Amino acid sequence: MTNIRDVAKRANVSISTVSRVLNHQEIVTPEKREQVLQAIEELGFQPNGLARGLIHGRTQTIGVIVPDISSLTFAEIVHGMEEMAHMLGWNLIICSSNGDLNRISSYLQMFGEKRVDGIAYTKIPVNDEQYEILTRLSIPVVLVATRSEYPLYTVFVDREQASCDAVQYLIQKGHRKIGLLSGPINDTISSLPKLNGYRKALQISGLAYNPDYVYCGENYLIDNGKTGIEVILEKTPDLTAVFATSDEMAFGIYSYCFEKGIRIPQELSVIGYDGVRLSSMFTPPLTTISQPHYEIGEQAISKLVDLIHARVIERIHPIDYQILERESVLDLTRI
Amino acid sequence: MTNIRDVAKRANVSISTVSRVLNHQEIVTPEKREQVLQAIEELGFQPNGLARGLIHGRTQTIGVIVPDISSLTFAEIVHGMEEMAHMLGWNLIICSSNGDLNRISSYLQMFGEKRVDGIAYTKIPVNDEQYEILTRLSIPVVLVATRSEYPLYTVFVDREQASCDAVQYLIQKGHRKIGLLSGPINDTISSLPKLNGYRKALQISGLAYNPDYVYCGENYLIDNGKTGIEVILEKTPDLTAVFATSDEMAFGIYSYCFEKGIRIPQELSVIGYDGVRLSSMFTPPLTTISQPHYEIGEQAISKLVDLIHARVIERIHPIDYQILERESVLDLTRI
DNA sequence: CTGAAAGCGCTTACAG
DNA sequence: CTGAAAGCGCTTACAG
Repeated sequence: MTNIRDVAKRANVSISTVSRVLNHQEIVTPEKREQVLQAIEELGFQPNGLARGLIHGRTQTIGVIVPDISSLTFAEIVHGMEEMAHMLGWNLIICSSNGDLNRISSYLQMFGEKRVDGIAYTKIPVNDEQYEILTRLSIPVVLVATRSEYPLYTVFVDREQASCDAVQYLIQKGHRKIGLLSGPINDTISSLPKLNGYRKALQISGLAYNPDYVYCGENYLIDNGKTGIEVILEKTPDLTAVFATSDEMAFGIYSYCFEKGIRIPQELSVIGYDGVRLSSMFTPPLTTISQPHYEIGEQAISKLVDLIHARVIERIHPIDYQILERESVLDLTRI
Repeated sequence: MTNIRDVAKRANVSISTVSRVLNHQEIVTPEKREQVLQAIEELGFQPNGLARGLIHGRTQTIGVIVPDISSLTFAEIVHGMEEMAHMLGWNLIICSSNGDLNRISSYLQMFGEKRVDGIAYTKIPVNDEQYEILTRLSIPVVLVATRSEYPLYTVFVDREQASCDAVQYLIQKGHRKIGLLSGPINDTISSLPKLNGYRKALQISGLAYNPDYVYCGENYLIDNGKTGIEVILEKTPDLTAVFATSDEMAFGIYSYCFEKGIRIPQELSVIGYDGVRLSSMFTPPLTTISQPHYEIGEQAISKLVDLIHARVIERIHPIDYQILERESVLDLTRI
C-alpha cells in the first residue's frame, strides 16, 4: 500500500505539503498542489483513515446497537439512521444483540476500542452494567425508541400516550368491550407503557379494567395474535374491538377471523400498532398507530451528531405518531 | 483517555510489558502481569484499536454494501452476516446504497480509507467503475446474492433454476396457462434470471411462451402484484396459475382476488418467491420458493473471512433453495 | 509557502 | 524475562 511518503517522493515535495493538499489547506502553491494531486492519482494513493483517526481522536464512525436487525421495525430505524449518517458524513457500525446482554456489553467494549465518536443504543433497556460501561467510555450516547431511569439523551415515541389514543379512538367510535393483545409484560420498554396507555384510556372514560380482556403473548409476532384473540374471545365473546399492540399481531387476528368466519370490522374491530407497509394491504386495510421508524432513526443520528459536536440538545426528544384511519374499525355510533 | 504509558507508569513496568500482557504473551512473569492487570483495571484502560490497526494493517472490520437495509430480504441477509461475523470476531460497517451508483463508489472509497479487511457486495450489479475501484483497493471481495461477468467470488442462489423449478412445479400439478409477475426486466440480477427460468420450464415441457401471460412491474412490491394480475387476467382470463417472483407481489394477487371474489387456489393457483415469514400466514398459506437469506448472509461472511485469511475457496458458492409446499396451488391432476 | 521534527498509541525485533 | 528504540502513516506547531 502506498503511503504519503511515496506520494511526497514522486511529487518532489515534503510529506507536510502532501498532507496539506490532502486536507485542502489553501496555502499550497498551485504548482505544487498540481504535482501532488498528480502523484496521488498515478499511485492510486488513499490516505490511511486509521492514522488520521489516531491523531484526531475522531473516526467519523457511530456505533449502533439493535436487538435484531431483521425485524421490520429496526430495519426501518436503521435505514433512517443510515441516510442521515451518510448525509452528515458519518458511518455506522451496526450490531445486533439478539437480546443477549453480555453481547451488548462486549459490543460496547468494542465501540470503545474502535473509538467510535458516538453510540446509538436502541430499544433494549439499559441495565446497571451497561450504564457503567457507557459512562466509563465517555462517548456520547443517544437512546433510541427506549427510555431509561438513567440520565441519557433519548429519541422516542411516547408509547403510553399513543396507546391511550388508540384505545380512546375505539371508545370514541362507540366501543366499550375492548380487548388488548399485549407483548410480554416484563418488557418494560414496549409492552408495559402500552398496557398502561390502555388502562389510562379506560379510566379516562370511566370504564372498568377487566383482565379477561387482556392477553399477554411472548412476543409481537403473528402466532401470538392468533392464539391471543382466541383466548380472549373464549372468555369474553361479547368483545367488539381489539387493540393489537403490533401490526403483526393484528395480522394474526385477521387470520383467526378469516378461519372462523368472523367479519372485520362488522363483527370485530381491530386497531394495530406500528404502521408497517403491509398493513395497508390487509383485507380490510388496517387502522393502526403509525410510528415513524425511519424518522426516529434520522433524528437519533442527527441528535447524536449534535452531541458529538458538543452542541446543547434537549434530553428528551419525542417523535410524533399518528393514527392511520383505515377500514378495520366499525363506527358503532353511526348504527 | 488513558494510554499504555499511563498503565506502564502505574504498574512500574515498561510499555513493552504492558503490551505483552495485552496480547496475552505468556513470557511475562506472573507478578508483573498481575501489576499490569490491576493498573488496567484501576485506570479503566482500553487499548486504542486505531493504533493497533495501524500497525497490523488489520481492522477486524468488514464493509457491507446493500441496496436497502429496510427491505425484508436484505435485513435477513445482514442479520445472517452479523451473526457469523460476531462468531468469527469481526465487525460490520453496513452501507445502504439506495441504488445510487455514485454512492456505492464513495462507500468503496471509504472502505479503502478505513482499511476494512474485506467487502461484501450485495445484490447490485458491479459496473466497470466499481470493478476498477474494487481491484485498485486490493481488498478481498465477496459478491452476495448477485452475479457478475467479472471474476469475483460469489455466494448466491441460482434464481434461474429456482424459478424454473417453481414453474415446473405448477406444470406438474397440471397447469398449462401460467402467468408470470416479473420485476423490472432491466434488473439483470434478479428479474432476468427469473424470466429465463420461467421460459426454460415452459420449453422443457413443450409449452409455448406467450407474452400476454407476463407482466413486468417496476419493482417487487404489493401494488405491482395487484395491478399485474389485473392486467394479465384482462388479456388472458383462462389463466389457472401464476408465478409471482416475490412474496409481496403474491400478496398483491391475494388482495386483488379477495376484492374480486376469486378464490385461491380453487380458481387461481399462486406460487411465490422468497419465503418471507408472513407468507405462511396468508389465507391460504402461500406455496413459495424459499431462499435462505439468513444462511446466504452467514456463508458470505464465512467465505469472505476465508479469503481474508488467504485460504483457497471456490469461486462460486451456490446456496440451496427449496419449495415450501403449502396451500395456494391446486392440483389439477387429481380432479 | 515549505520542510524537519515531534507526536498520536501502539507493537515488535533487538539487546541485555 | 524485560526495556529502549524504531516504526506504523499521518498531522501540526515551529522555524525559516
